[in-house]
Amino acid sequence: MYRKVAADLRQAIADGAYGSGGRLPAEGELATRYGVSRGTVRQALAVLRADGLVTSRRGTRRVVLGTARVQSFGELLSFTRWARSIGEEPGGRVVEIIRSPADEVEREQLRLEPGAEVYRVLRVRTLSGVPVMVERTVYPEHIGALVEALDPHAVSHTVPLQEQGVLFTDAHHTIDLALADADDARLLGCLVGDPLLRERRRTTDPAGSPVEWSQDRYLPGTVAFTVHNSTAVTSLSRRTGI
Amino acid sequence: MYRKVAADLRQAIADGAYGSGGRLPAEGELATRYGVSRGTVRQALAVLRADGLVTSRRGTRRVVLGTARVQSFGELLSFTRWARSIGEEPGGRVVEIIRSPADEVEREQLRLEPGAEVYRVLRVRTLSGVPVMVERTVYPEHIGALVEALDPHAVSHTVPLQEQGVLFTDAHHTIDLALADADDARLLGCLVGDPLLRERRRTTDPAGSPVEWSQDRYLPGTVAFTVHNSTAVTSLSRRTGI
DNA sequence: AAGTGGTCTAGACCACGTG
DNA sequence: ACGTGGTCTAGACCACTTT
Repeated sequence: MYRKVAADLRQAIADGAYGSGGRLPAEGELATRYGVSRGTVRQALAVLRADGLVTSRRGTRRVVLGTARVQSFGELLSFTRWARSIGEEPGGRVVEIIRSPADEVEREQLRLEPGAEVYRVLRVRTLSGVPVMVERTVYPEHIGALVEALDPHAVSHTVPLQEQGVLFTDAHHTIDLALADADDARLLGCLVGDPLLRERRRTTDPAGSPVEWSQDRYLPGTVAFTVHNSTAVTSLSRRTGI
Repeated sequence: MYRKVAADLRQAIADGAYGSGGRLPAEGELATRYGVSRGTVRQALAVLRADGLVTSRRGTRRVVLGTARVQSFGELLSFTRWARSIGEEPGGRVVEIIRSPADEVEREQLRLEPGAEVYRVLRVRTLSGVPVMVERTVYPEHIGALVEALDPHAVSHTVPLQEQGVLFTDAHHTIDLALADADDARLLGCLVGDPLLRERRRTTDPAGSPVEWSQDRYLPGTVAFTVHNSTAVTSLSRRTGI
């Protein structure tokens, strides 16, 4: 129900029904209009708030901030879903898969016992055939085995993994800058030492168990990361270097 | 009340009372324990969820993901508050303030009428005296006038602005990579063309009016940006190019 | 003084995961 | 079958902004 209200309001905002900087109807009025309780309306508005579409402050009606299209969790996580959502044709090729004992960092990130083995996957990702990103993902053994069985030219890995019961629900990202190494340069067609935008990501399942630890390196100009935050919700933070 | 419950749970998690990967008590039990209703407990848990501290899924108890320290909105927005929160000594120096008519991009970002004037502030920021970031901020005329009146060596600009009634409540950030220009190189002590981590930010007040449009360029290795997202909450997104 | 969002309550039913 | 979190309701009081 609240999803329906949220979707409806989102559409109305996108259509400019309230204008940019305009004011939304009061919660009570929306409740009457949609035939739901005020609590449900508030739940819907919380979604829009988190997406940075509206402000909210005691004493005044909510104000429309913009119509920013926000990506779903899946689009953020999966290069494939993201590419399709922006109308690009994604591609991918597995360059290398190695199985070997986890080092200390990997054991900590994937919460593994000493002696545990991991799969390291090196993969190049393309948009319309042009290489834009190099992906280095480390999987725990039981998930890596599933990845190894996939077609090396499979466009998506996350989709078949989800179908096989590997759930991705929470991710923590770190964004900074890295310099291209020999592999990056060869796969992306740049020079060794060229700057790349780096995203490191640790993804967990609903039980809190890590399912992947990945490092993606993008050619400059192909992507930017955007974040919305407010006095109410903050999920981005700035950290001292690594 | 829900803030108190959230703070208490956050502390308990930080103390390892439930362990990493451990399970939280049921909502009903927490409600009884704190003498509040279940709704209030859920509000507290929503805060922890948004901070990436716990998962939540129908059918099972919440699971502890980690003890990640999340920054407040103020710390994210303000270099000064951020630096202090990590035990560094922030500094800053205004290099240049120019008042002139807004160009098209600035008019759009700050939602100004044609012919409106803006203040452009170029400022270098330091940690323990070492330059780490160059900040280029554009203010609408009425706010820029306040900034111009500040001490050029003032450590913080946001604090005095807040005290003068300029409220920062929502911010939209874009993170990518930029190459150092002559100003950057001179102020940061790097070479022209060296890669820098760039954050562009548009901040608005509770009424939705833009109060600043800023571009910050960090020396690599001094900062990284981190984000948490989940199937429930997404505020980060990936965009193409500029 | 009136209107608005922020918070809290007490209760209900449901969808889902686990035993 | 049971316990859990997800959703919804109806009502209440308060803090804040605007008129």
